[in-house]
Amino acid sequence: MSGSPRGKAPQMAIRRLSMYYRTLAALREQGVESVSSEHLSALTGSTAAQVRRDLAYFGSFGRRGVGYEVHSLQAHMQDILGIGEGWPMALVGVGNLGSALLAYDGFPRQGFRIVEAFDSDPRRVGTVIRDVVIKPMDQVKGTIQARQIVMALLAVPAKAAQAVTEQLVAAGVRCLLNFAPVTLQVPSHVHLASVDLSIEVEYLSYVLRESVAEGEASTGACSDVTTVVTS
Amino acid sequence: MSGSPRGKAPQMAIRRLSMYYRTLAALREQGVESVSSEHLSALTGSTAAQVRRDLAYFGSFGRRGVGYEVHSLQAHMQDILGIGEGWPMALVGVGNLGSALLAYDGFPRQGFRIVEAFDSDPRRVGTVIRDVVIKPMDQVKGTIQARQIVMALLAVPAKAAQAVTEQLVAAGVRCLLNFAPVTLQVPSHVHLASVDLSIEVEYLSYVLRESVAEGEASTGACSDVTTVVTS
DNA sequence: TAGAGCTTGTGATATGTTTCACGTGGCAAT
DNA sequence: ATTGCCACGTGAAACATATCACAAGCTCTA
Repeated sequence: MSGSPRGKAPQMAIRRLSMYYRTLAALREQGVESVSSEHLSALTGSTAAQVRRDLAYFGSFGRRGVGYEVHSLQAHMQDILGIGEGWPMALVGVGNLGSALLAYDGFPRQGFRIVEAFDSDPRRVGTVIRDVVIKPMDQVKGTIQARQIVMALLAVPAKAAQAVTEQLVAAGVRCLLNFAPVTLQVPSHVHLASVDLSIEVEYLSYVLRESVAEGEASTGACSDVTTVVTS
Repeated sequence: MSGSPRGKAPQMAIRRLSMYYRTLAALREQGVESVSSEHLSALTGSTAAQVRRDLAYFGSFGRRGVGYEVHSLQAHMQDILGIGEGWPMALVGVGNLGSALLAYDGFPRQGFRIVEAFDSDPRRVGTVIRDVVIKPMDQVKGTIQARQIVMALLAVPAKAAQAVTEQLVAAGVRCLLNFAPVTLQVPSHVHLASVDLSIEVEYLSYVLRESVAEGEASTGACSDVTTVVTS
């Protein structure tokens, strides 16, 4: 359905596609019908050449001399990223962070929905948040298999993360977004992405210290973002 | 104080240092006194050569034929990353996510503490979470300047993010960890890192779809990392 | 139809990062 | 001492990614 992956796209390119997608959605709301790579790059903090190259990994969606049609490009991004498949997700760990994830409206807006939640704390089991009933851990496998869930969010304490991961993998989960500050071991057919707050803060701490140390009035070099994963 | 940055370290290397740091802390708790690059790489999902190279950007901390002394290496990582400076942080936006951040015990454990919190909702102003009193937005500038806060966490809705960013920058903040799904514009002397849940989930959605499409029983290829940037 | 002006898509190039492979220094045992 | 083994530190090679620069294609105007 999508374009022809001339080469394989760099991991980073994929993430930029997400940004393009979101930006296109915003442009559409504003009634903008056409964008150039120049324009899109300005809105996403990239460069025009980078935008064109990123898109070129998947096909050619623009018209020379004209630019890109916002609606159609957005549709292509959606198709490439697999948004709209409406992947149902499971959440494990409904503490402070887990609750925030349940309430996060960015997921449903992008077509992802947390449809099951699990927690080991008996006091939380049975409560309902955003129409989701929190189930006990012993129902993880049965529920995930029954509903054919393949994506899961892991918001449990670091100590429990590896064990829960194994439960999820055994239940058939193929993608895992981990929020615990640990390095998880997963079989090679399982995809893992991690959001690690400590790493982000420590990174900022590093660049701060560096910029304070070298040249008080530092000139250029700044800004970044990140995420790490494993195999 | 630290070693001699032979070259400048890749952004990703810095993040791996955070992982090494955390892993070393765990090893120390277990009473382990010495590690090899091989061992450390296994624990962090890296490679031995990568570990050695990452460390080499900052100095030489091991002994040939022996390995690294856990305690001393951890101390060096702490020094390099600037942990222990005890940077006080400000939080803006105390909704679901903001509350979770306030309660997140990974920060204090790594020497970072949220000492001020702000919200625009009058119903939240004045309430106390984890010993932090939530203040109204009009006190952002005064408080941050008075306490000389240079790091801030941004957990406000996407629509408000850019405006709040400008307030924070005007107040003297030098580092910003953004959780809103938008591309922020910041002056070049301000460092920016972003945690973007949509991007992570969409990335997983992409690799999932890709692995399902091509070769049902995919062989290798998994795992990744990421980073985005702005100017 | 021809020409000017714009923006894409893409070879070629430059830059950056990871991996390899080995010299160096260090420990232990004979 | 000398030998054998080990693991670090690092130049050089391989690989990956980003940038440059321009030909190709589109639109509009005369």
